[in-house]
Amino acid sequence: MATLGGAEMAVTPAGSTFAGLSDARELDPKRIQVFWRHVERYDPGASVRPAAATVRRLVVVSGWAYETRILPDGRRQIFGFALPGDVVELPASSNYGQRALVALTRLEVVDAAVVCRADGPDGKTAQEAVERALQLRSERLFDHMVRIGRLTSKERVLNLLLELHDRLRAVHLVKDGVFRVPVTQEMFADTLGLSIVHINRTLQRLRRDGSIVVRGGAVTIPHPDRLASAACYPATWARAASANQGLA
Amino acid sequence: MATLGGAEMAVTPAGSTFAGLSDARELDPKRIQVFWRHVERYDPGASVRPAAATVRRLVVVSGWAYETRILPDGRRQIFGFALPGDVVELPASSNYGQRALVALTRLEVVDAAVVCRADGPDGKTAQEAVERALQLRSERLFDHMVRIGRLTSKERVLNLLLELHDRLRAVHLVKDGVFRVPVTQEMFADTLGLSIVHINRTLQRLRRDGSIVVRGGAVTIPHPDRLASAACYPATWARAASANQGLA
DNA sequence: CGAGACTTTGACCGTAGTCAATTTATGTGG
DNA sequence: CCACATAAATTGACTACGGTCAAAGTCTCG
Repeated sequence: MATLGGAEMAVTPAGSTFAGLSDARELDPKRIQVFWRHVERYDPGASVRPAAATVRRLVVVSGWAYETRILPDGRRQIFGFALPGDVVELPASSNYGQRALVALTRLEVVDAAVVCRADGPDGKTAQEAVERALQLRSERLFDHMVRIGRLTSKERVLNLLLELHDRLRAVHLVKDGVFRVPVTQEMFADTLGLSIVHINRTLQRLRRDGSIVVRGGAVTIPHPDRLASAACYPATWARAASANQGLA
Repeated sequence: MATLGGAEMAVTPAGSTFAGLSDARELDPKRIQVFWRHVERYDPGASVRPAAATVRRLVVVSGWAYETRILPDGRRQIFGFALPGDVVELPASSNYGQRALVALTRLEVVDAAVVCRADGPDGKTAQEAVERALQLRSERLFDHMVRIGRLTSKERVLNLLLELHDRLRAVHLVKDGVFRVPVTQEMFADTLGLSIVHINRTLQRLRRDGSIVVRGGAVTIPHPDRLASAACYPATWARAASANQGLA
C-alpha cells in the first residue's frame, strides 16, 4: 500500500535557488552572493548547531526540519516542521536539551542576522519580515496545541496536512495540488501525540474515504475547503498565510 | 471533599503592590507613579482588550489570566496561565478570535511599552527583562505541548502543578509550600486536553497517594523533587526560573 | 432558603495504545 | 540483476486509558 514518507527529494521551491527569499525585490545578486557564503548545510538526521549563549534565529533556505524534544524515557514530542522560508528560534546550547532542530531532508539554513545585515543600511525590511515570520511560527504553535489537545485523531491528521499544504503552497512547493511530505508515520505520531499504529490506521481511513490521496510520499487533498471545517482548520489561516508569506 | 478551584482571592505577591516588579532596583517612586495611571483592571471572566493593528505586550501586575481559543463547536483549549510578573503577547484584534487573554481573578496589567518607557533613557533594562520574560513564556508553550502530547493524565496534572508551584514561588506567592490555584477543574481539563471527569478522578488519585494536598483551593506539593521525575518535569526548569525571574 | 456553579460518583462506551508478527519498500554489496 | 539487511508500513488480537451521560452531592452567595 502507498506510504506517506518518501525520503529525501529536491525539496526546494520552483524556479528559485533561494526558497522563501525568492520574491522579486529580494533578488539582488550581491545579496545572494553574501548568502552563499553563510549557508549552513545539514544532512538528514543532523541537528542544527545552536549558538553558545544566545537564542539563534535561522531562516530555512531549502529542505525540511523539525523541532523536537525527547524525554528521559524516550518519548518524543515533535513541535512542528520548518519549511523553506520559515524562521525558527533555537535555544542557546546551554539548554539545548530542551529543544532541538533536526534536519529531515538535506537542509540549508542561514542565520537571520546575516539576512538582515545584507538588507540595506539598517536591514529594516528583512528585519520586519523576520519578525513577521516568527509571529506566524508562534501562531502555529498555538494551532498545534489545539490539535493535540482538543482534536480527534482524524481531525489532527487532516488539520496538519491542511496546514502543510497551505504553507507549502505559499512557497510554491505544491504543483497541481500535489505536495511531497518527507515525514515517516512514526514522526507524524510523535507530532500529533498518537501512536504509530493509530496514525497508520487513521491515514488508511482518510485514504479510503477519499479525503486524501497518497502516492509515493506525495499527497493530494482533493477538497481542501470541504475538509477544513471537518478538521477545525481555521479558514482564517489560509488568508493570513497568503496575505503574509513571511520571508517569501 | 476538598476541591481545587477556590474562586478569587488576593492573588498578589507578598508585601508588594507591584507583583513581579517588586525587586529593589525597580521600586522608584516616580516609576510607580507612572504605572498607576496606566494599569488596566479586569474583572474575572473579562477578556483583555487587544490593540487594533499590532500585537500587544502586556505585563501582568497582579492576578491570574489564561490564554485560550474556542473552537466553532465549543471545544476549548487553554494554552496556559499568566501570573504576576509574566509578559504575554496578544494578537491584534483583527485575528483576536484565534486567541484571547481572559482574566481568571481580578486582574491588573500594564502595557509593556509603558514599563519600558518608564525605565531610564532608552528603557534598556526593562526592555531586556520583557524580552527575557517572553522567552520564558515561549519555552512554557513547548513544555505544555509535551504535556498534552506525550504525558499521561497523572503526569500532566502533576507536571502543570509543579510548574505553577515554581512560577508562583519565583514571585513569592508560595507560603510554607502552600499556593492558591484559582482554577476550576473544568479549566484544568481544557488546559490539559482531558475531560472534566477524568481530571476529577486524577486529582483524587493524586490526593489519595499523597502526591498533592488540596485544602480549599490551596495546594501543597509535599515532595516536589521526588515527583518532578515521576511527572517528567524538567528539573532544569526550576533552575532557569529562579536564575531568571522575568520581570521579578 | 434557593439558584447556580462546581465537584463527585457510577455505569458504560469507544478511541487510542500495546504487543507481536508480517509485508512492503529502500538500499547495499557482490 | 539478485541476495540480503534494514527501515517503514501494515495487520490482528487484545487492553486500557480516558470520554460520555446522567444523577447526586457541595459550596457560595444573594
